[in-house]
Amino acid sequence: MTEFSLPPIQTTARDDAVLKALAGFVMQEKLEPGEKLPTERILAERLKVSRNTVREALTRWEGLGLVERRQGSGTYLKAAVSLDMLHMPLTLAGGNDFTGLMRTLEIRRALEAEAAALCAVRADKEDLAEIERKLDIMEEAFRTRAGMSSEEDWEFHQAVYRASGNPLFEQIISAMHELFHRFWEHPLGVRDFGHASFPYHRTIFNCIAAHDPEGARAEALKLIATVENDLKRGAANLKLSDRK
Amino acid sequence: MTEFSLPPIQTTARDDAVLKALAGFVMQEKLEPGEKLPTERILAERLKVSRNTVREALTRWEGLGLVERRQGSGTYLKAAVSLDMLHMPLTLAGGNDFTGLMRTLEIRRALEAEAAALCAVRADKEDLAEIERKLDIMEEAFRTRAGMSSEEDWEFHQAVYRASGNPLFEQIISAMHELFHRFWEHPLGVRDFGHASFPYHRTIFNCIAAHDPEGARAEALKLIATVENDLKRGAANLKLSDRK
DNA sequence: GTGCAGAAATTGGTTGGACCATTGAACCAC
DNA sequence: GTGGTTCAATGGTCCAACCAATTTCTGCAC
Repeated sequence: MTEFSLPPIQTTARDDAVLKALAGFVMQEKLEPGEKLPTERILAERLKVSRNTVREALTRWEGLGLVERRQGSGTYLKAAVSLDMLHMPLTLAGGNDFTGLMRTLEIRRALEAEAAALCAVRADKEDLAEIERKLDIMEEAFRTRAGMSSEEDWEFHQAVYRASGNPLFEQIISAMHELFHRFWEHPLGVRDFGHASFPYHRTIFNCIAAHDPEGARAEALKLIATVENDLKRGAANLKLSDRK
Repeated sequence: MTEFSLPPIQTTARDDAVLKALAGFVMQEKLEPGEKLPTERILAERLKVSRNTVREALTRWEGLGLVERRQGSGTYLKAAVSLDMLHMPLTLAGGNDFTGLMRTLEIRRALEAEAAALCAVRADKEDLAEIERKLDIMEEAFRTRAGMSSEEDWEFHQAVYRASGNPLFEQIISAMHELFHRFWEHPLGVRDFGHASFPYHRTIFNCIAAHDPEGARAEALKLIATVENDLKRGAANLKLSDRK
C-alpha cells in the first residue's frame, strides 16, 4: 500500500513565515556571524506581525544556536543561516554522569574513525600540510609542558575533520565537545590524562598521508581506546556517580 | 589557569526557570510521551509568570522536539524529559541536495559500523532474538514483495541500535532518517533500490550473534557501501541538482 | 580638548488583557 | 446510529505598556 503524500494544510504558521523571511533577509544582506539583526520592533513593523510573534520565532532560532540575544544591545547572528537548512536537535538524557560521557565517547569513536578514513582518501597536499602543522604544534607543546594539551590536541582533530570533506563531522563532534568541555578540561584526577593517546596522533597522520583509509581508521580506534581507559581510571578514582 | 565555576546570577532567566519547574513537574508526575501537559494558562497562574513567558519556554521545548502543541487541544509530551538533560542542536546547511544526502550517509556509515560492533559485544540473548525476529520479518517481506521494504529494513537497523546499549545511536540516526524520509521513501528512480544491501543484513546478524565486533563492523561498512552506490546511480538518473 | 559621571535613548524581557482559530465534546434533530 | 450545531477549552496572535540591561549622548570639571 503506497502512502499518499498529503501534508496537512497550514492556515497559521506565522512563526515559520517570519523565520523564512528573516533567513531570506540574512542571505540578501549577506550577514555573517557576529553581525547584528534588525531589532524586534523593526521586524514586527516591517513584517506586519506582532512583536510577540517575532519573539517566538527568534526564540526558536536562539534554541537552535543560530542567534544570540543581548538585552539592551540587540540580536546577533551566531551561525550561518540559509533558506534550505535542516535542523536536527538532539537531547541527551542524563548526560551529566559518567555513563553519558562514555556514550558520547562511543559516538566520537565512530565519527573519528570514519573521518580519519575519509581524510586519508580525500585530503590534498594543502590539507596534509595543515594537519601536520597542527601535529607539530601539539607535539611541541607535549614536549615543553610534559603532557597533553587539550587545546592543541583539539586543533589537530579539527583539522582532520575539516579535511574529511564533510562538515558534519566537525559540527557533531564540536557540539559534543562543547557540552563536555568541563570534563575535558578537568581530567578527573588522572595525572597524565591523555598521555597514552599521544603517539597515535602521529600514526594517524602517517596513514592519512599515505592515503591508507583502513590504517587511519584502525589507528583512530586505538586512540579513542586509550582515552576510554583514562576515563575509566578517572571514574574509579572519583567514584563519579549519577548523583549531582 | 583553572576556571572558576561561578555562573552569573540571573535576575532575568524566567524561561529557563519555567522549563526547570516544568521538567520537575513531569518527573514528579511521571508523565510519559503522548501525555498531556497542563494548559498554558494554568502554568502561567501556578508559576506566577505571564502566559507569554510560558509560551516562550514551551516554544523552546517545541523546537527541541520535546513537546508538541496542538491548537484547540493542548500541549503533549513528545519525548522523555528530565532535569539533567543536555541539548545538542545541529543545523545542516544546504541539506536538501544530493551532496547533503551523501554527507548524512557518511555519518550513518560511521555510526552504523560502530553500533554493529558494540552490539556484537553487548547484545544478550534477548537482544539477539529480537534482532533475528526483525531480520526474519524483513527477509519475508523481501521474498513476498520481491524487493526491499524500507519499513521492515528500518526496524531491523533500529533493533541493532537499541542493542548497542547506547541510545545516542538511535537518536542521531533517527533524526537523520526523519530529515530525509522523503528521499528514502522515493528511491530516486532506481528500480531495485536497496536490493544489493539485502544479503548484508544476514551477515551482520551472524557476526553479532557470533560476538565478532570487527566482522560486524566490516559487514556494516559493506552494506552502507551498496546504499551509497544506489544513491549515486539515482543521482545520475535524475540529475539531482542544488536548484529546487 | 580630555575624561568622566550622569542623563537619555535603545533594545531585549515581562506583564496583562483581549480577541481569533481550531479542536473536541455535548447535544439535538432526523 | 448519523450528521449537524453549539459551546467551552486551548493554543495562536495582537496590543500597549512597563522593566532591566546596554549603549550612546551630553555636559561639566579639569
